[in-house]
Amino acid sequence: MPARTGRPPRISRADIVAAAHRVIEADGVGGLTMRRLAKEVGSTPMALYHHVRDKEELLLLLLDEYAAGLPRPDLPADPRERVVVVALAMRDGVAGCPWAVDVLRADDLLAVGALWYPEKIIDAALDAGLTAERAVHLYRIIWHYTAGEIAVRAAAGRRREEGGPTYRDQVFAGLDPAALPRLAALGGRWAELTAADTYELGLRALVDGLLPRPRATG
Amino acid sequence: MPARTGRPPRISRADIVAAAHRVIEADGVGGLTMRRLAKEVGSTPMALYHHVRDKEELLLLLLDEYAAGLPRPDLPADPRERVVVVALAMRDGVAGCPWAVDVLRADDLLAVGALWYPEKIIDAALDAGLTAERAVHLYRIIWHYTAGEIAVRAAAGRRREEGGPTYRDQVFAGLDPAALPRLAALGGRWAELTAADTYELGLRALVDGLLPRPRATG
DNA sequence: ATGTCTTTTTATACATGTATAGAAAGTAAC
DNA sequence: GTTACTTTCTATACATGTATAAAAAGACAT
Repeated sequence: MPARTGRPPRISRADIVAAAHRVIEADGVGGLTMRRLAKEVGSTPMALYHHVRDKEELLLLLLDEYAAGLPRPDLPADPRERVVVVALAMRDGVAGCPWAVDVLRADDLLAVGALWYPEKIIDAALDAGLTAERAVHLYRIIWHYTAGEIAVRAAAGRRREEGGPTYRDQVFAGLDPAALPRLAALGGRWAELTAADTYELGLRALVDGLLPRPRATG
Repeated sequence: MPARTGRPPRISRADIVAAAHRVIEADGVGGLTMRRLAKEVGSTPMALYHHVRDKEELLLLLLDEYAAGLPRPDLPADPRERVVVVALAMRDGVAGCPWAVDVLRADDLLAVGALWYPEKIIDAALDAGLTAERAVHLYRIIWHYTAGEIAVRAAAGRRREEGGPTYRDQVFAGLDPAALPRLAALGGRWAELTAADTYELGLRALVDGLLPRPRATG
Protein backbone atom coordinates (compact mmCIF):
# COMPACT_ATOMS: atom_id res chain seq x y z
CA MET A 1 0.00 0.00 0.00
CA PRO A 2 2.04 2.95 -1.19
CA ALA A 3 1.54 6.23 0.63
CA ARG A 4 -1.16 8.15 -1.16
CA THR A 5 -0.17 11.47 0.23
CA GLY A 6 1.59 14.43 -1.29
CA ARG A 7 1.06 16.44 -4.41
CA PRO A 8 -0.01 14.18 -7.25
CA PRO A 9 2.58 13.85 -9.98
CA ARG A 10 1.94 15.45 -13.33
CA ILE A 11 4.60 13.47 -15.15
CA SER A 12 6.06 10.01 -14.78
CA ARG A 13 9.31 8.32 -15.59
CA ALA A 14 7.57 6.67 -18.49
CA ASP A 15 6.43 10.03 -19.82
CA ILE A 16 9.96 11.29 -19.66
CA VAL A 17 11.42 8.31 -21.41
CA ALA A 18 8.75 8.49 -24.10
CA ALA A 19 9.39 12.17 -24.61
CA ALA A 20 13.11 11.50 -24.77
CA HIS A 21 12.47 9.04 -27.53
CA ARG A 22 10.56 11.64 -29.49
CA VAL A 23 13.30 14.22 -29.01
CA ILE A 24 15.99 11.82 -30.11
CA GLU A 25 13.92 10.77 -33.08
CA ALA A 26 13.59 14.40 -34.08
CA ASP A 27 16.95 15.93 -33.25
CA GLY A 28 19.25 13.06 -32.47
CA VAL A 29 20.81 12.36 -29.13
CA GLY A 30 22.78 15.58 -29.38
CA GLY A 31 19.52 17.47 -29.23
CA LEU A 32 18.45 15.80 -26.04
CA THR A 33 18.89 18.41 -23.36
CA MET A 34 17.08 18.58 -20.09
CA ARG A 35 15.43 21.83 -21.06
CA ARG A 36 14.28 20.55 -24.42
CA LEU A 37 13.05 17.40 -22.79
CA ALA A 38 11.16 19.37 -20.20
CA LYS A 39 9.42 21.29 -22.93
CA GLU A 40 8.53 18.06 -24.66
CA VAL A 41 6.87 16.64 -21.57
CA GLY A 42 5.28 20.00 -20.80
CA SER A 43 7.11 20.63 -17.58
CA THR A 44 10.20 22.33 -16.25
CA PRO A 45 13.76 21.02 -16.32
CA MET A 46 14.05 20.48 -12.61
CA ALA A 47 10.84 18.53 -12.45
CA LEU A 48 12.56 15.81 -14.40
CA TYR A 49 14.97 15.33 -11.58
CA HIS A 50 12.25 13.99 -9.37
CA HIS A 51 11.84 11.03 -11.65
CA VAL A 52 15.38 10.56 -12.84
CA ARG A 53 18.56 10.97 -10.84
CA ASP A 54 20.48 12.71 -13.57
CA LYS A 55 20.89 12.72 -17.29
CA GLU A 56 23.10 9.69 -17.24
CA GLU A 57 20.41 7.64 -15.58
CA LEU A 58 18.00 8.77 -18.23
CA LEU A 59 20.38 7.68 -20.95
CA LEU A 60 20.75 4.38 -19.19
CA LEU A 61 17.00 3.92 -19.25
CA LEU A 62 16.96 4.62 -22.96
CA LEU A 63 19.88 2.32 -23.54
CA ASP A 64 18.12 -0.33 -21.55
CA GLU A 65 15.05 -0.23 -23.75
CA TYR A 66 17.18 -0.23 -26.80
CA ALA A 67 19.21 -3.14 -25.52
CA ALA A 68 16.11 -5.11 -24.69
CA GLY A 69 15.06 -4.86 -28.30
CA LEU A 70 18.31 -6.13 -29.73
CA PRO A 71 18.18 -9.28 -31.81
CA ARG A 72 19.01 -12.56 -30.15
CA PRO A 73 20.57 -14.68 -32.86
CA ASP A 74 20.08 -18.41 -33.09
CA LEU A 75 22.91 -20.08 -31.28
CA PRO A 76 24.97 -22.96 -32.61
CA ALA A 77 25.56 -26.03 -30.47
CA ASP A 78 29.34 -25.73 -30.33
CA PRO A 79 30.18 -23.61 -27.28
CA ARG A 80 33.15 -21.89 -28.91
CA GLU A 81 31.14 -20.85 -31.90
CA ARG A 82 28.32 -19.85 -29.59
CA VAL A 83 30.52 -17.38 -27.76
CA VAL A 84 31.60 -15.89 -31.05
CA VAL A 85 28.06 -15.53 -32.33
CA VAL A 86 26.85 -13.90 -29.14
CA ALA A 87 29.77 -11.53 -28.93
CA LEU A 88 29.37 -10.48 -32.53
CA ALA A 89 25.70 -9.78 -31.94
CA MET A 90 26.56 -7.81 -28.83
CA ARG A 91 29.08 -5.73 -30.72
CA ASP A 92 26.70 -5.07 -33.60
CA GLY A 93 23.97 -4.17 -31.17
CA VAL A 94 25.95 -1.61 -29.27
CA ALA A 95 27.58 -0.25 -32.39
CA GLY A 96 24.12 0.44 -33.79
CA CYS A 97 23.46 2.78 -30.92
CA PRO A 98 26.14 5.40 -31.32
CA TRP A 99 25.50 7.25 -28.08
CA ALA A 100 25.71 4.04 -26.09
CA VAL A 101 29.39 4.77 -25.88
CA ASP A 102 28.76 7.68 -23.54
CA VAL A 103 27.05 5.41 -21.09
CA LEU A 104 28.68 2.04 -21.46
CA ARG A 105 31.59 3.24 -19.47
CA ALA A 106 29.24 2.44 -16.66
CA ASP A 107 30.16 -1.04 -15.60
CA ASP A 108 31.02 -4.42 -16.85
CA LEU A 109 27.39 -4.98 -17.68
CA LEU A 110 25.91 -3.19 -20.57
CA ALA A 111 22.34 -2.81 -19.40
CA VAL A 112 19.66 -4.89 -17.74
CA GLY A 113 17.95 -5.29 -21.05
CA ALA A 114 21.09 -6.78 -22.49
CA LEU A 115 21.83 -9.35 -19.82
CA TRP A 116 21.00 -11.99 -22.35
CA TYR A 117 24.49 -11.57 -23.79
CA PRO A 118 26.56 -12.28 -20.69
CA GLU A 119 24.14 -15.03 -19.81
CA LYS A 120 24.71 -16.80 -23.08
CA ILE A 121 28.44 -16.25 -23.10
CA ILE A 122 28.81 -17.59 -19.60
CA ASP A 123 26.46 -20.43 -20.40
CA ALA A 124 28.58 -21.43 -23.36
CA ALA A 125 31.75 -21.14 -21.32
CA LEU A 126 30.37 -23.41 -18.64
CA ASP A 127 29.21 -25.87 -21.27
CA ALA A 128 32.73 -25.87 -22.62
CA GLY A 129 33.96 -27.00 -19.24
CA LEU A 130 35.15 -23.80 -17.63
CA THR A 131 34.67 -23.17 -13.93
CA ALA A 132 32.27 -20.42 -12.95
CA GLU A 133 35.19 -18.21 -12.17
CA ARG A 134 36.85 -18.77 -15.51
CA ALA A 135 33.57 -18.30 -17.31
CA VAL A 136 33.04 -14.91 -15.74
CA HIS A 137 36.58 -13.98 -16.58
CA LEU A 138 36.03 -14.91 -20.18
CA TYR A 139 32.93 -12.80 -20.33
CA ARG A 140 34.63 -9.80 -18.81
CA ILE A 141 37.58 -10.04 -21.11
CA ILE A 142 35.29 -10.17 -24.09
CA TRP A 143 33.35 -7.23 -22.72
CA HIS A 144 36.45 -5.13 -22.23
CA TYR A 145 37.56 -5.94 -25.73
CA THR A 146 34.16 -5.10 -27.11
CA ALA A 147 33.77 -1.88 -25.18
CA GLY A 148 37.18 -0.71 -26.26
CA GLU A 149 36.54 -1.50 -29.86
CA ILE A 150 33.26 0.38 -29.84
CA ALA A 151 34.63 3.36 -27.97
CA VAL A 152 37.58 3.78 -30.28
CA ARG A 153 35.46 3.31 -33.35
CA ALA A 154 32.89 5.82 -32.16
CA ALA A 155 35.50 8.41 -31.29
CA ALA A 156 37.17 7.97 -34.65
CA GLY A 157 33.82 8.46 -36.35
CA ARG A 158 33.18 11.64 -34.43
CA ARG A 159 36.55 13.02 -35.49
CA ARG A 160 35.85 12.24 -39.08
CA GLU A 161 32.64 14.21 -38.90
CA GLU A 162 34.43 17.25 -37.61
CA GLY A 163 36.68 17.23 -40.65
CA GLY A 164 40.20 18.52 -40.66
CA PRO A 165 43.34 16.42 -40.40
CA THR A 166 43.04 13.48 -38.08
CA TYR A 167 45.17 13.28 -35.01
CA ARG A 168 47.01 10.32 -36.40
CA ASP A 169 47.68 12.16 -39.62
CA GLN A 170 49.55 14.75 -37.64
CA VAL A 171 51.25 12.02 -35.71
CA PHE A 172 52.56 10.27 -38.78
CA ALA A 173 53.54 13.52 -40.44
CA GLY A 174 56.28 14.28 -37.96
CA LEU A 175 57.65 10.90 -37.07
CA ASP A 176 61.26 10.26 -36.24
CA PRO A 177 62.32 7.22 -38.32
CA ALA A 178 65.33 6.68 -36.11
CA ALA A 179 63.35 6.33 -32.94
CA LEU A 180 60.30 4.67 -34.43
CA PRO A 181 61.40 2.82 -37.54
CA ARG A 182 58.50 0.41 -37.75
CA LEU A 183 55.86 3.10 -37.55
CA ALA A 184 57.76 5.32 -39.95
CA ALA A 185 58.01 2.46 -42.42
CA LEU A 186 54.26 1.99 -42.27
CA GLY A 187 53.93 5.62 -43.18
CA GLY A 188 50.73 6.51 -44.89
CA ARG A 189 49.42 2.98 -44.83
CA TRP A 190 48.22 3.36 -41.26
CA ALA A 191 44.84 4.74 -42.23
CA GLU A 192 44.30 1.97 -44.71
CA LEU A 193 45.45 -0.75 -42.35
CA THR A 194 43.38 0.43 -39.43
CA ALA A 195 40.26 0.73 -41.52
CA ALA A 196 39.73 -3.01 -41.43
CA ASP A 197 37.28 -4.50 -39.00
CA THR A 198 39.44 -6.65 -36.80
CA TYR A 199 36.89 -7.37 -34.13
CA GLU A 200 36.18 -10.94 -35.06
CA LEU A 201 39.85 -11.68 -35.49
CA GLY A 202 40.59 -10.68 -31.93
CA LEU A 203 37.45 -12.26 -30.64
CA ARG A 204 38.34 -15.64 -32.05
CA ALA A 205 41.80 -15.38 -30.60
CA LEU A 206 40.29 -14.77 -27.19
CA VAL A 207 37.92 -17.68 -27.48
CA ASP A 208 40.62 -19.97 -28.79
CA GLY A 209 42.90 -19.04 -25.99
CA LEU A 210 40.45 -19.08 -23.14
CA LEU A 211 38.15 -21.99 -23.88
CA PRO A 212 39.53 -25.50 -23.49
CA ARG A 213 40.30 -27.06 -26.85
CA PRO A 214 37.58 -29.36 -28.06
CA ARG A 215 38.46 -33.04 -28.24
CA ALA A 216 39.23 -34.24 -31.70
CA THR A 217 36.08 -35.64 -33.26
CA GLY A 218 36.50 -39.42 -33.27
CA MET B 1 61.26 34.37 -41.11
CA PRO B 2 58.06 34.28 -39.07
CA ALA B 3 55.84 37.33 -39.32
CA ARG B 4 56.80 39.70 -36.57
CA THR B 5 53.64 41.68 -36.69
CA GLY B 6 50.61 41.77 -34.47
CA ARG B 7 50.15 42.20 -30.78
CA PRO B 8 52.88 40.42 -28.88
CA PRO B 9 51.65 37.43 -26.93
CA ARG B 10 51.58 37.60 -23.15
CA ILE B 11 51.24 33.87 -22.66
CA SER B 12 52.38 30.81 -24.54
CA ARG B 13 51.25 27.25 -24.95
CA ALA B 14 54.07 26.22 -22.66
CA ASP B 15 52.89 28.64 -19.99
CA ILE B 16 49.44 27.19 -20.20
CA VAL B 17 50.61 23.63 -19.96
CA ALA B 18 52.86 24.47 -17.04
CA ALA B 19 50.03 26.24 -15.25
CA ALA B 20 47.76 23.30 -15.93
CA HIS B 21 50.28 21.05 -14.25
CA ARG B 22 50.27 23.25 -11.19
CA VAL B 23 46.49 23.32 -11.05
CA ILE B 24 46.24 19.56 -11.37
CA GLU B 25 48.92 19.11 -8.76
CA ALA B 26 46.93 21.30 -6.41
CA ASP B 27 43.32 20.40 -7.09
CA GLY B 28 43.39 17.32 -9.25
CA VAL B 29 42.19 17.11 -12.79
CA GLY B 30 38.65 17.81 -11.64
CA GLY B 31 39.79 21.24 -10.55
CA LEU B 32 41.18 22.09 -13.93
CA THR B 33 38.72 24.51 -15.46
CA MET B 34 39.46 27.05 -18.11
CA ARG B 35 38.66 29.88 -15.72
CA ARG B 36 40.87 28.53 -12.98
CA LEU B 37 43.62 27.92 -15.46
CA ALA B 38 43.32 31.45 -16.80
CA LYS B 39 43.76 32.78 -13.30
CA GLU B 40 46.80 30.60 -12.83
CA VAL B 41 48.48 31.96 -15.94
CA GLY B 42 47.33 35.48 -15.11
CA SER B 43 45.07 35.92 -18.07
CA THR B 44 41.47 35.49 -19.10
CA PRO B 45 39.72 32.28 -20.08
CA MET B 46 39.28 33.15 -23.72
CA ALA B 47 42.91 34.07 -24.13
CA LEU B 48 43.73 30.42 -23.65
CA TYR B 49 41.82 29.56 -26.76
CA HIS B 50 44.36 31.31 -28.91
CA HIS B 51 46.98 28.83 -27.87
CA VAL B 52 44.87 25.74 -27.50
CA ARG B 53 41.98 24.68 -29.67
CA ASP B 54 39.83 23.50 -26.80
CA LYS B 55 40.06 21.81 -23.47
CA GLU B 56 40.42 18.42 -25.01
CA GLU B 57 43.51 19.48 -26.89
CA LEU B 58 44.94 20.79 -23.67
CA LEU B 59 44.32 17.50 -21.97
CA LEU B 60 45.95 15.76 -24.90
CA LEU B 61 49.03 17.90 -24.44
CA LEU B 62 49.16 16.97 -20.79
CA LEU B 63 48.61 13.33 -21.57
CA ASP B 64 51.34 13.51 -24.12
CA GLU B 65 53.87 14.77 -21.64
CA TYR B 66 52.77 12.20 -19.16
CA ALA B 67 52.99 9.45 -21.74
CA ALA B 68 56.45 10.54 -22.78
CA GLY B 69 57.61 10.00 -19.22
CA LEU B 70 56.25 6.50 -18.90
CA PRO B 71 58.72 3.74 -18.18
CA ARG B 72 60.03 1.70 -21.09
CA PRO B 73 60.66 -1.73 -19.65
CA ASP B 74 63.52 -3.92 -20.79
CA LEU B 75 62.25 -6.18 -23.51
CA PRO B 76 62.84 -9.92 -23.71
CA ALA B 77 64.07 -11.46 -26.91
CA ASP B 78 61.08 -13.69 -27.49
CA PRO B 79 58.59 -11.71 -29.59
CA ARG B 80 55.54 -13.19 -27.91
CA GLU B 81 56.78 -12.32 -24.48
CA ARG B 82 57.84 -8.94 -25.78
CA VAL B 83 54.32 -8.09 -26.84
CA VAL B 84 53.06 -9.08 -23.44
CA VAL B 85 55.62 -7.01 -21.59
CA VAL B 86 54.96 -3.93 -23.70
CA ALA B 87 51.20 -4.24 -23.43
CA LEU B 88 51.37 -4.67 -19.67
CA ALA B 89 53.51 -1.58 -19.39
CA MET B 90 51.11 0.33 -21.59
CA ARG B 91 48.18 -0.71 -19.46
CA ASP B 92 49.94 0.19 -16.25
CA GLY B 93 50.99 3.50 -17.69
CA VAL B 94 47.56 4.59 -18.74
CA ALA B 95 45.95 3.22 -15.62
CA GLY B 96 48.24 5.39 -13.57
CA CYS B 97 46.78 8.44 -15.20
CA PRO B 98 43.13 8.24 -14.24
CA TRP B 99 41.91 11.09 -16.40
CA ALA B 100 43.56 9.62 -19.46
CA VAL B 101 40.34 7.76 -19.93
CA ASP B 102 38.53 10.95 -20.85
CA VAL B 103 40.90 11.54 -23.71
CA LEU B 104 41.96 8.14 -24.90
CA ARG B 105 38.72 7.76 -26.68
CA ALA B 106 40.52 9.87 -29.22
CA ASP B 107 41.99 7.40 -31.63
CA ASP B 108 43.79 4.16 -31.93
CA LEU B 109 46.94 5.87 -30.83
CA LEU B 110 47.31 6.90 -27.28
CA ALA B 111 49.53 9.94 -27.68
CA VAL B 112 52.60 10.98 -29.58
CA GLY B 113 54.64 10.59 -26.45
CA ALA B 114 53.53 7.01 -26.20
CA LEU B 115 54.24 5.87 -29.71
CA TRP B 116 56.98 3.73 -28.29
CA TYR B 117 54.33 1.18 -27.32
CA PRO B 118 52.81 0.54 -30.75
CA GLU B 119 56.28 0.68 -32.22
CA LYS B 120 57.51 -2.10 -30.01
CA ILE B 121 54.42 -4.21 -30.34
CA ILE B 122 54.47 -3.98 -34.11
CA ASP B 123 58.19 -4.59 -34.09
CA ALA B 124 57.75 -7.75 -32.10
CA ALA B 125 54.92 -8.87 -34.33
CA LEU B 126 57.02 -8.42 -37.43
CA ASP B 127 59.88 -10.26 -35.78
CA ALA B 128 57.51 -13.08 -35.10
CA GLY B 129 56.82 -13.33 -38.79
CA LEU B 130 53.59 -11.43 -39.22
CA THR B 131 52.96 -9.30 -42.28
CA ALA B 132 52.78 -5.56 -41.76
CA GLU B 133 49.04 -5.74 -42.09
CA ARG B 134 48.71 -8.48 -39.50
CA ALA B 135 51.08 -6.70 -37.18
CA VAL B 136 49.00 -3.55 -37.23
CA HIS B 137 45.91 -5.61 -36.65
CA LEU B 138 47.48 -7.22 -33.65
CA TYR B 139 48.41 -3.86 -32.23
CA ARG B 140 44.95 -2.46 -32.75
CA ILE B 141 43.28 -5.43 -31.19
CA ILE B 142 45.51 -5.14 -28.17
CA TRP B 143 44.81 -1.44 -27.99
CA HIS B 144 41.06 -1.94 -28.12
CA TYR B 145 41.30 -4.52 -25.41
CA THR B 146 43.47 -2.27 -23.30
CA ALA B 147 41.36 0.82 -23.79
CA GLY B 148 38.22 -1.09 -22.86
CA GLU B 149 39.78 -2.55 -19.77
CA ILE B 150 40.94 0.83 -18.59
CA ALA B 151 37.70 2.59 -19.38
CA VAL B 152 35.59 0.04 -17.55
CA ARG B 153 37.94 -0.04 -14.61
CA ALA B 154 38.00 3.72 -14.35
CA ALA B 155 34.25 4.00 -14.55
CA ALA B 156 33.80 1.34 -11.90
CA GLY B 157 36.21 3.21 -9.67
CA ARG B 158 34.29 6.42 -10.11
CA ARG B 159 31.07 4.69 -9.12
CA ARG B 160 32.65 3.28 -6.03
CA GLU B 161 33.68 6.75 -4.96
CA GLU B 162 30.16 8.03 -5.25
CA GLY B 163 28.98 5.37 -2.87
CA GLY B 164 25.53 3.91 -2.92
CA PRO B 165 24.56 0.57 -4.40
CA THR B 166 26.38 -0.26 -7.58
CA TYR B 167 24.47 -0.61 -10.77
CA ARG B 168 25.29 -4.27 -10.92
CA ASP B 169 24.05 -4.76 -7.38
CA GLN B 170 20.68 -3.53 -8.48
CA VAL B 171 20.92 -5.69 -11.54
CA PHE B 172 21.57 -8.85 -9.62
CA ALA B 173 18.94 -8.03 -7.04
CA GLY B 174 16.05 -8.36 -9.44
CA LEU B 175 17.13 -11.15 -11.71
CA ASP B 176 14.78 -13.62 -13.28
CA PRO B 177 16.31 -17.07 -12.69
CA ALA B 178 14.10 -18.57 -15.36
CA ALA B 179 15.32 -16.28 -18.09
CA LEU B 180 18.88 -15.93 -16.89
CA PRO B 181 19.76 -19.05 -14.93
CA ARG B 182 23.51 -18.79 -15.21
CA LEU B 183 23.66 -15.23 -13.97
CA ALA B 184 21.16 -15.96 -11.23
CA ALA B 185 23.24 -18.92 -10.09
CA LEU B 186 26.27 -16.71 -9.85
CA GLY B 187 24.26 -14.48 -7.59
CA GLY B 188 26.31 -12.44 -5.21
CA ARG B 189 29.60 -13.84 -6.40
CA TRP B 190 29.68 -11.45 -9.31
CA ALA B 191 31.42 -8.70 -7.41
CA GLU B 192 34.02 -11.10 -6.11
CA LEU B 193 34.62 -12.71 -9.48
CA THR B 194 34.91 -9.47 -11.37
CA ALA B 195 37.35 -8.01 -8.87
CA ALA B 196 40.16 -10.07 -10.31
CA ASP B 197 42.58 -8.49 -12.71
CA THR B 198 42.07 -10.46 -15.87
CA TYR B 199 44.01 -8.22 -18.17
CA GLU B 200 47.03 -10.43 -18.59
CA LEU B 201 44.87 -13.49 -19.05
CA GLY B 202 43.13 -11.97 -22.01
CA LEU B 203 46.28 -10.43 -23.31
CA ARG B 204 48.07 -13.75 -23.45
CA ALA B 205 45.13 -15.30 -25.20
CA LEU B 206 45.32 -12.61 -27.85
CA VAL B 207 49.03 -13.05 -28.32
CA ASP B 208 48.74 -16.81 -28.42
CA GLY B 209 46.01 -16.64 -30.97
CA LEU B 210 47.43 -13.95 -33.19
CA LEU B 211 51.13 -14.61 -33.30
CA PRO B 212 52.36 -17.67 -35.18
CA ARG B 213 53.32 -20.46 -32.85
CA PRO B 214 57.02 -20.67 -32.20
CA ARG B 215 58.77 -23.75 -33.56
CA ALA B 216 59.39 -26.35 -30.95
CA THR B 217 62.83 -25.92 -29.50
CA GLY B 218 64.99 -28.75 -30.82
C1' DA C 1 52.28 61.50 -36.34
C1' DT C 2 48.73 58.94 -38.61
C1' DG C 3 46.42 55.25 -40.45
C1' DT C 4 46.27 50.31 -41.78
C1' DC C 5 47.04 45.56 -40.85
C1' DT C 6 47.82 41.58 -37.94
C1' DT C 7 47.82 39.12 -33.80
C1' DT C 8 46.55 38.64 -29.14
C1' DT C 9 43.61 39.65 -25.39
C1' DT C 10 39.29 40.95 -23.17
C1' DA C 11 34.27 41.40 -22.31
C1' DT C 12 30.10 39.64 -22.84
C1' DA C 13 26.88 36.15 -23.83
C1' DC C 14 24.85 31.56 -24.34
C1' DA C 15 23.65 26.70 -23.61
C1' DT C 16 24.18 23.09 -20.60
C1' DG C 17 23.61 20.07 -16.28
C1' DT C 18 22.09 20.57 -11.90
C1' DA C 19 22.01 22.58 -6.77
C1' DT C 20 19.00 24.97 -3.66
C1' DA C 21 14.95 27.09 -1.81
C1' DG C 22 10.52 27.57 -1.71
C1' DA C 23 5.82 27.31 -3.69
C1' DA C 24 1.88 24.38 -4.94
C1' DA C 25 -1.28 20.62 -4.43
C1' DG C 26 -2.88 17.07 -2.53
C1' DT C 27 -4.18 13.81 2.14
C1' DA C 28 -5.00 13.18 7.09
C1' DA C 29 -6.00 14.70 11.81
C1' DC C 30 -8.59 17.59 14.47
C1' DG D 1 -12.52 24.52 7.81
C1' DT D 2 -7.94 24.72 9.61
C1' DT D 3 -3.51 22.90 10.35
C1' DA D 4 0.26 19.71 9.63
C1' DC D 5 2.64 16.89 6.60
C1' DT D 6 4.23 14.90 2.22
C1' DT D 7 5.26 14.86 -2.41
C1' DT D 8 5.89 17.21 -6.68
C1' DC D 9 6.94 21.05 -9.14
C1' DT D 10 8.86 25.87 -10.19
C1' DA D 11 12.12 29.73 -10.02
C1' DT D 12 16.41 31.10 -9.57
C1' DA D 13 21.25 30.60 -9.49
C1' DC D 14 25.82 28.75 -10.47
C1' DA D 15 29.79 26.63 -12.80
C1' DT D 16 31.28 25.09 -16.98
C1' DG D 17 33.07 25.19 -21.99
C1' DT D 18 33.20 28.18 -25.56
C1' DA D 19 31.16 31.49 -29.47
C1' DT D 20 31.31 36.22 -30.87
C1' DA D 21 32.59 40.88 -31.11
C1' DA D 22 35.35 44.29 -29.94
C1' DA D 23 39.41 46.30 -27.94
C1' DA D 24 44.43 46.53 -27.32
C1' DA D 25 49.14 46.47 -28.85
C1' DG D 26 52.61 46.37 -31.68
C1' DA D 27 54.89 46.71 -36.90
C1' DC D 28 54.98 49.13 -41.03
C1' DA D 29 54.03 52.49 -44.76
C1' DT D 30 53.11 57.04 -45.77
